Amino acid sequence: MKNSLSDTLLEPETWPAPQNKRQAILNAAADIFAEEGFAGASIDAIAARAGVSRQTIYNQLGDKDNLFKVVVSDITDRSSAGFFKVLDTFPVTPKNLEAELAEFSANLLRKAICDPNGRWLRKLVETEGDRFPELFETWKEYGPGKKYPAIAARLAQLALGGYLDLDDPALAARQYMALLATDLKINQQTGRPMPESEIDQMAADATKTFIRAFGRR
Amino acid sequence: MKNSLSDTLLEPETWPAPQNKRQAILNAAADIFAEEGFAGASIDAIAARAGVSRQTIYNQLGDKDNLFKVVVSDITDRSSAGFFKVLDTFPVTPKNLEAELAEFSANLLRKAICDPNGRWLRKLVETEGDRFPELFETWKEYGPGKKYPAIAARLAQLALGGYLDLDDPALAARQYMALLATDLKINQQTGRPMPESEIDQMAADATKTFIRAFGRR
DNA sequence: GACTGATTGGACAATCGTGTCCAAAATATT
DNA sequence: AATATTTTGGACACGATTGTCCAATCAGTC
Repeated sequence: MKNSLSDTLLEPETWPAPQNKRQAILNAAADIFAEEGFAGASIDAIAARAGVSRQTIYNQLGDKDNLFKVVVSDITDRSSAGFFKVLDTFPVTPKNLEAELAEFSANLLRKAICDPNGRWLRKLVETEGDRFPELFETWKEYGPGKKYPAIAARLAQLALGGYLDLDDPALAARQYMALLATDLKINQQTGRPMPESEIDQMAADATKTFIRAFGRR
Repeated sequence: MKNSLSDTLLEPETWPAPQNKRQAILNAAADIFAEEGFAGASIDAIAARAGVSRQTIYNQLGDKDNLFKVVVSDITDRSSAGFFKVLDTFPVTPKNLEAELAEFSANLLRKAICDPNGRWLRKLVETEGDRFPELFETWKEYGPGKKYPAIAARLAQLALGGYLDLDDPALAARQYMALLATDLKINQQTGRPMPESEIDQMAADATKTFIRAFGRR
């Protein structure tokens, strides 16, 4: 059963949810789609993991294409919300820039990049990008389209505050995210979760290099 | 038909190859597997694109699992060879560090990262990593396992030569590659090729930041 | 307790994919 | 030219999957 989306998607609310079978389906579908790809994911497998009759899926969500679209849009929302929640903790007027930026980075990694939502979403988009072009566009709009500018704005604030020395905040934002993800792709291509200590290490390494490059001298 | 692996895999040798039908099959299979994933790729589609009878595939390469394994190992070899060929041009004693490193970076991007081989390979490994664990291991061994140390060694040489100021060459190598790939994931998730000018720009941006962080002051 | 709506499980046709078999055709070898 | 080898295309059995239909069951509501 490995690590499943359901673990993190389901708040400890009412469970098994009375009318929330729909959500259970979406969670299960996200798992299976991410593991097997669109073609490889069978409705039966999804139904089984959701603990639901196959017919219920067709009742609530229509055919496979539609199910997939709803799943992606569902996760997109969640993932976006998580990102901006963490973003609120960005250290705009830090006492200790490197330490506070590293802690923020670790949170960002934990809650918005490493977390199953974001991971599955990226994988799905990458895998099925050309099967559902509109979906790909939507994702780009809500993913890179909103997240990078938001990070860039925070970095620009730091530059204005005299903490950083930036020519191009937008580029710096992209490079900052790239540095954060340095060891992500390699280590965690598969679905395994990452140990906390490694996440902290990654955040520290990325932050150190970023500040070496862009810190006020 | 978009951009296909076959475009770059086929040397302008003898074509249509007399006995090299095997290679045509591998090329076509790489395309289809990358586009559709393992489950979604049908032998018929591969046969059609290769311009070959389905039976011939079974004759030469056995069943679907084996075909997939051979394809990945084939591309792994090619991609690895390309990488090390470019690596030979690494500027170990540069007159102008930033300029020469940027040019090397652009070549690396062009010939070993953006190129269809490397791209499809990464996508396949990412998508089907847990379906073929042994393959995943092989890839890790020949991919990150050999490439990062090789880069790290070159960077360490630059440090010894007084060009750079490095604590941890291995980490620097990973971060250097991450910076290089900054705009890659976003822009080029789908199979589209990248314009030359953008590649140069990416290489220049990455190199500039890398040297800001690790250049001798 | 009776009613309404969702859920279930099973059966179903239709489609598609795999992997095999084989005889005819094309290709290479001698 | 004769022979050996590969390729072809079509047919086939088998299993898996999709999407639909429906009667029986269940869960809440009045």
